[in-house]
Formats: sequence, C-alpha cells, structure tokens
Amino acid sequence: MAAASTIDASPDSGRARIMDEAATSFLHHGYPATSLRQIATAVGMKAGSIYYHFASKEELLTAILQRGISVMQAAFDDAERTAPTNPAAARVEAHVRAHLAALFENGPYTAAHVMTFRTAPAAVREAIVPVRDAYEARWTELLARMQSDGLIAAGVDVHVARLILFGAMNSTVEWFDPGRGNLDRFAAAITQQFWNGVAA
Amino acid sequence: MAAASTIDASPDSGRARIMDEAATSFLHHGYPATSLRQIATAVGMKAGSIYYHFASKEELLTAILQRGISVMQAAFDDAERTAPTNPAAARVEAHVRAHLAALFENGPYTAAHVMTFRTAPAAVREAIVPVRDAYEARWTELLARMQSDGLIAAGVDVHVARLILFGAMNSTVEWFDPGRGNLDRFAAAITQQFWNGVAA
DNA sequence: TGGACAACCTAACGGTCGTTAGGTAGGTTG
DNA sequence: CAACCTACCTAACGACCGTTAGGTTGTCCA
Repeated sequence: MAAASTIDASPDSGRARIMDEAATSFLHHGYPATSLRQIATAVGMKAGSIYYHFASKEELLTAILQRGISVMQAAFDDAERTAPTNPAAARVEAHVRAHLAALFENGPYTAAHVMTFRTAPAAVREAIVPVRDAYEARWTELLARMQSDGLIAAGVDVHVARLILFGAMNSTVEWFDPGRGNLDRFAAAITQQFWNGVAA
Repeated sequence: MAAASTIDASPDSGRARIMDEAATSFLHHGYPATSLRQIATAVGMKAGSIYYHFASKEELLTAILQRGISVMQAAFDDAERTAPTNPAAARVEAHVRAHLAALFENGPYTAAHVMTFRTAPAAVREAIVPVRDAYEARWTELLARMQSDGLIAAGVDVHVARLILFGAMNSTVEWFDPGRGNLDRFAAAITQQFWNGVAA
C-alpha cells in the first residue's frame, strides 16, 4: 500500500473530474452562479457525493485557486530554466509566454483563479493570499533586478509596472481565443508593448 | 406637470438609492452573490419594493451596466474637449485620466460594469454589447488615427493595443485605492508605460 | 373633501441552494 | 469467507432566493 490515505488522485479520478468541471464553470459563470448539483451532474454524480471529496463548496474553490497558482509557479520555473538572459526583452517575453501558457494551455485552473479570486469569500481569499503574494513577488523581483541592472528606466515604479502588466495579461482571458490567435505572437505583442510602448 | 410618467429620478430618490447600493454590491461581491433583500435592507426598504422601480433583478443590472457606459462616454467626451492635440502622449494621457475618473471618481457604475459584464446573464450582455462596442470603437479610432498620422509605430495592431490598454486600466479596480494614490500621477504612469514602455 | 397616484409594505409562492445522515455496491485484504 | 474500505447514492433538512398579488400610507390636485 502506498500511504495511510488511499484516496484516488489519478487524473481521471472522481476528485479530478470534479475539479476540472468546477474550474471550467467557475471560469465561465463565476463561483456563486455555479451550483454543486450542476457540477455533479456534469461528471455523472449526485450532489451529495461531492462531499466525499471536499468538505464544502468553499474548500473546492480553495483547492482550485491553489492549483491555479501552482500552474503559474510551474510555468515561471519553466521560464527561468529555458529563458535567455539577454537581451532583457527576450527574458521578459519568455516569462510572459509562460504566464499566458498557464492561462490558456494548462487547464482552466489559472484562468479560473484570475477570474474568481477577487470576489471569492473572504475566508477563501485569506487562505490563498500568501501563496499568491509569493508568485507576484517573483515577478517583482525579476523586474527589480532588471532595474538595478540598468535595463529598466530608473523612473519606473516596478511594483506598479508589474501590476499594470498583470492587468494586461490576466484580462486577456476575457477576449483572447487561443484557437484563433497564435500565443507566441501574442506574447511577443504584449512584451513589445510593455517594453517599448506603442509610440513610433 | 412634467411628463406622463411622474416617477422620481432625483439623485436621492428610491430608484437612485437602489442603483447606488446595487452597483456598489455588484462591484464588491458580484451580481449573483448580491440578493435583492440585501440591497433593499441597505436602502431601508423591503425586497418587494424594488419591483416598483425595476421589473426584475436582471433589469436592475442592465440599468447599472448601461449607466456605467454612460459615465465612460461622458468622460471620453470631456477628454475630447479639454485634451491638447499635441503631443500625442498628452492626448492619450487625458483620455486615460478620463477613463480612470470614470472608474474611481464618478460613482460605482463604471467599476461595477467592468467587474460584472463578463459573467452577466446572456440576455443582459446582449442588450449591453452594442453600446459597449460603441465606446470601444471610439478608442480604437483614436489610436488608428494616431497611427495613420505616424505617431504610433506601423507594426502595432491598434485593435490589440487597445485591448491590452483596457486590460491594464480596468484591472486597476482590483487594487488601486484612489484615497491613497494620486490619480493624476497614476494616469501618467499608465500612459508612460503604454506609450514608451519600461525599458531604459 | 375626495379621488388619484406615487411609493412603499405584507405575506406568501415555488424553487433552488449547500449540506448531512444514513445507506449500498464492489473491490481488496487478512 | 468475512471484515473493511472506497466511492458513491438516497432522501431530506432548513435557509434563502427572485418574484407576485394585494394592501397601506401620504401627498397633491380638482
């Protein structure tokens, strides 16, 4: 036997299917507008069965938000390994590409996080905020180091710059269709606008 | 008498107080998480009384979204009158400042619109989308004209550039506190980042 | 003075919600 | 074979939801 707890965590287990379905519905319709009965029906269960896997609807949301962050963190790790150090714009672009991959290519969790976090119940938000801060801090440090290396203009507040960049990236869930547009080109466009602006 | 319909539309009428309270709550907790009973209690009424002013909860939301657009449109008009034509960055900054004013200084309607629109019921969204498109078109035209005047780089897709800028501006609702930060300076920072980027 | 009307309130309707207590089928294990 | 555990189901609970039919109050006008 593997462990004291023998709950199934394989990709198509009941728990995983509940999370997939819930994340997708939270993303499209929001957390309060999604009922446990809808989720259960979509995965071929009855509502009460969800409580075998999650103690409450809020805990289900917490698990999804947490996983959304994990996907982002993994994407950031990946970019740190593979991104070129120079030029700086290329390094930023790799991280932008990674963040967009988390939003559009690695399941609905990151996108659901971005759309749901702000109006989540206070108890859930407070549980998530530390791990969320940790991810944002990595970005801020990335930019701060570039500024101290003279690659970002001295007058820029990197804290605000990151918030603006995040706003630009995260809001793309509302309109960008990865089936239509090319994500590489799109990441390049966002980075170009962030790094050099639109002026002629 | 003024008209056939004598409903009170003065700023502190029942209808206006309902809309103010509803917009504020929609902004902070979302549309489905806000009950008519909460709204009614907050303005000193009972739930049923709301139906004297609005035919349904969806119609209340529609009215709020509509007004959110109106505030934006008025801000855009205002910027068009007062903004300098040159330099181009100053013109853009005036419009950014106006959009932020709509979000932070002219009541909760525009902010509520931005936060609620995406997950609004389909019927509501379809009713709002034309007037919303009209506002966005004004921005796209503003940028397109600047590009054809050679003020924005030829390689830029102004449609995408506008979406990115909107994402940056609208997402500030989630974190910017107009009580702490200065809105003029903030508008300048966003414009600077949009126009010239952060690179040294 | 009396009727009309705006602006509410009362009380309830059917429906859905999250949640829970108590089952049960089927595989695994001693 | 029996005990056990995982992964569900059944059926219901109380609470809350949007909505409505039918009052009630106060003000204004003729």
